[in-house]
Amino acid sequence: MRLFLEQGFDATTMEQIARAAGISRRSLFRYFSTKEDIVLGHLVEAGLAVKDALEARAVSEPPWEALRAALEALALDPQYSPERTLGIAKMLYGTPSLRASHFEKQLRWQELLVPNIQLRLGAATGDGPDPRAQAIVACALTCLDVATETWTRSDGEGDLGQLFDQAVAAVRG
Amino acid sequence: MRLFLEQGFDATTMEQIARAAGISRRSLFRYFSTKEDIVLGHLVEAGLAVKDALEARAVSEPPWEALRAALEALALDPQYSPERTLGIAKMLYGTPSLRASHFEKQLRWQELLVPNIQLRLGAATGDGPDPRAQAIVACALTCLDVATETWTRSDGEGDLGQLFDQAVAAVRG
DNA sequence: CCATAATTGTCACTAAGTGTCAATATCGGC
DNA sequence: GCCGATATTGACACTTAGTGACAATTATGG
Repeated sequence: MRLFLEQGFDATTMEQIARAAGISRRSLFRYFSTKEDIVLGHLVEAGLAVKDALEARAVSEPPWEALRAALEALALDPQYSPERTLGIAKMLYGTPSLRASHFEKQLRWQELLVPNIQLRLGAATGDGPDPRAQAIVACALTCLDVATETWTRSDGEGDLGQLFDQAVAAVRG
Repeated sequence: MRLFLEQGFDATTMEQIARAAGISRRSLFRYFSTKEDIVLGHLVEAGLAVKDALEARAVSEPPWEALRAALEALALDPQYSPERTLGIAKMLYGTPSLRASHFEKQLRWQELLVPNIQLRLGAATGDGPDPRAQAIVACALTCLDVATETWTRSDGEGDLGQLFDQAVAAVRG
């Protein structure tokens, strides 16, 4: 991550990363199957945290309220300092290949969250996922993405939760 | 496209495509800067059609209604037969790298459509895009994506416009 | 201490994408 | 039709991501 932030994502080679980590290039590829995974790998775990938070909410709670509450789980991950988070976010939104992988991660979050939303809608679980649940989860994550991008563009000004609420209000208002 | 549909996206090399097109590999890269562009390139033009359709609607019309009407512009593009469209869609949703690029295309559509939605919200145009307009456009395109994926998974059964309406209803209901 | 299994490194390879420069085609003026 | 300027194309070499195969090294357990 240090090399990425210093030199940019594309300008940093796997060779350099391997050298900095004191391992061979081949071993690096065993830990991270793609370069994008080095940046985005930890986001899969974050998705699991959101899933757990969502499943901890009462099933009687409406989908949007439950999702809003579950996404708060992201805020209390103190893994990175604010300026580091901002640097990573700027790289993420400024690097096409990373942005694309970021969407892929979003898809995996979607798969994790859809079953629970489906429960809240009282839908039958057979015959593939319910499009309504998919639409709700996908749009909630889209709102989170819009909020995060706005937050990033303004250099970390404002509250992310509030930006998310504004996005949701615009969509559902 | 024929080679992609016959062999799959990843299994088809730029060398093969160049040979089939009767040009050199280097020239192929001049027409399409990435392999994904060969599949998704034409979608940028489709975005322009949606933009034009959106701008043709009265500005007094609410955002969601205008977007719903503008997206109809996609349906009347008779460029591809239904089964060909289905084949392409299946490849798109089944190939990770294509799926990612597809999202990138969605971002470009977003940029095209946001200014008009911003007008409808009566927002000031200065100081970057309005997050509310971004959220609305992004979620509309997300609903279109969910609808398209559902349509693809069911082998082209059902009406895409209807699936879109159902997705929107679930989100805004 | 040794046999076995897991991890790592080395080497070779495919394929995407880029830079350079010469060859070839295209086009406007005469 | 001819010619000089201008795009377009091809050939070649190169970097880098990612993969496969196999040897070397390092735990691990009895």
